[in-house]
Amino acid sequence: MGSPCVLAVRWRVFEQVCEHGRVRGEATILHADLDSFYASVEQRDDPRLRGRPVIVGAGVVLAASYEAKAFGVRTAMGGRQARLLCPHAVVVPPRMSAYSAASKAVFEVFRHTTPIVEGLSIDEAFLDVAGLWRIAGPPADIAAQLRDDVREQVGLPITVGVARTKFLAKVASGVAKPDGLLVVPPDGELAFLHRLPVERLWGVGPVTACKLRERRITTVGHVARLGEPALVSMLGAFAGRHLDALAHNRDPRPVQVGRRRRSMGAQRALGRGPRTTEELNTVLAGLVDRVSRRMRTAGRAGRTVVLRLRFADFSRATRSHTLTHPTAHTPTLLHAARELLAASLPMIANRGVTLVGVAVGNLDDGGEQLVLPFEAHSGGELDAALDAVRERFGSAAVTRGALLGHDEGLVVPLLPD
DNA sequence: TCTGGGGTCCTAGGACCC
DNA sequence: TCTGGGGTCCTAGGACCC
Repeated sequence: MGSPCVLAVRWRVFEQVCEHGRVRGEATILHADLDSFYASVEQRDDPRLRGRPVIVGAGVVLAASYEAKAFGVRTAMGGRQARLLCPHAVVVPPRMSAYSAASKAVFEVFRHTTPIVEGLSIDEAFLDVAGLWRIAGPPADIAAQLRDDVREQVGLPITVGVARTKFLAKVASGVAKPDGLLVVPPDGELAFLHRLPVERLWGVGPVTACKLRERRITTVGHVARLGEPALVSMLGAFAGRHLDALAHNRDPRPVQVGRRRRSMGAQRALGRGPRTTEELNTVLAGLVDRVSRRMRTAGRAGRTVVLRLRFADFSRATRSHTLTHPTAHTPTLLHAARELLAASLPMIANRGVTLVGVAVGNLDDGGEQLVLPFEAHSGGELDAALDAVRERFGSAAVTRGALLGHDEGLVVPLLPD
């Protein structure tokens, strides 16, 4: 272990070497993506499932093994259709805690490979290995080693794409799936990219793909030849410029360490049939409880409460309210959510609510907090405790309104002034 | 074949302030 | 009395991703 000072200097050098790698324009960004993640974990943990089509999730397909995908089963597909396509598939219920643990183990391997890791979701991440050439060899070797390490240490197959930009690395891993490795050399970028279908472009979903295909634009090469002005007039300023840049592999975004979540939410599908206001309020309470617990566990507090509704015709509505102070206090959040629901009742009438969701956004940046290990049972006790905190920490911002509920007591945000 | 649960980012209008 | 441009924040909706 070195002193913080020595570590800081090492970090500076590391960053400079990374910068050097980028300046030379080499393919040094890895996109690592676990294959059919949930299904692979199930096959790892139950040998009887190996080599067989596996579907995780009964109502809707959360993940399908490649054996199941061969029959046309796809993520987010209805369970009934999936079983029609692949009657002999093994359907297992999701085990979220097992996936979460597997994800943690894989990210450990990532961070052992390079300190510059940007997680995208539970099963994929970008890694920047520009600074590792002298220690670990060329990026292609590092990527191959990473795949071996994940296979040996966690027991899961993973695909890695390597390129000069984040976007292209992600495209490469998508093309290399499953259980593959693909390096796109800088001088082969456009040849590789331009023959791919437009759907491969990041940000092109069903709506945009439809708009493009209507105009006979089916490949990335077509998009590149179209030019920015035409794309902008077709798709709007941002989307048009975005697509034009990606089609030419212009993507300057660096791999970012330590990105924080900006919102947390929970939702529940209700199925069909009428729901009384009372039932909706009960569901709401469960959702707020879940979200606020997760927020407290993560040490986060938020200001904007969002109520999400979905109706029988699949249309959606959101209503939001922004509080004056960030909080993770269940009753405070629930009160706001209930008010939003009450205000939405006229809109809901006769539309058949099929989903209720709650999200808390505007999450604070995790400013300094103090957890008081006690619970005040009366307003007087609370005020006495606050006085003690003000005296000790001299924080004028400590008010009753700024308090956050916490399982172990009260959280006092120590805001500057 | 009627579609889960968790997120991100962009747009656009209106309020409000300087 | 009438007027501008710029900036931030809030709200609602939409597209997209895994």
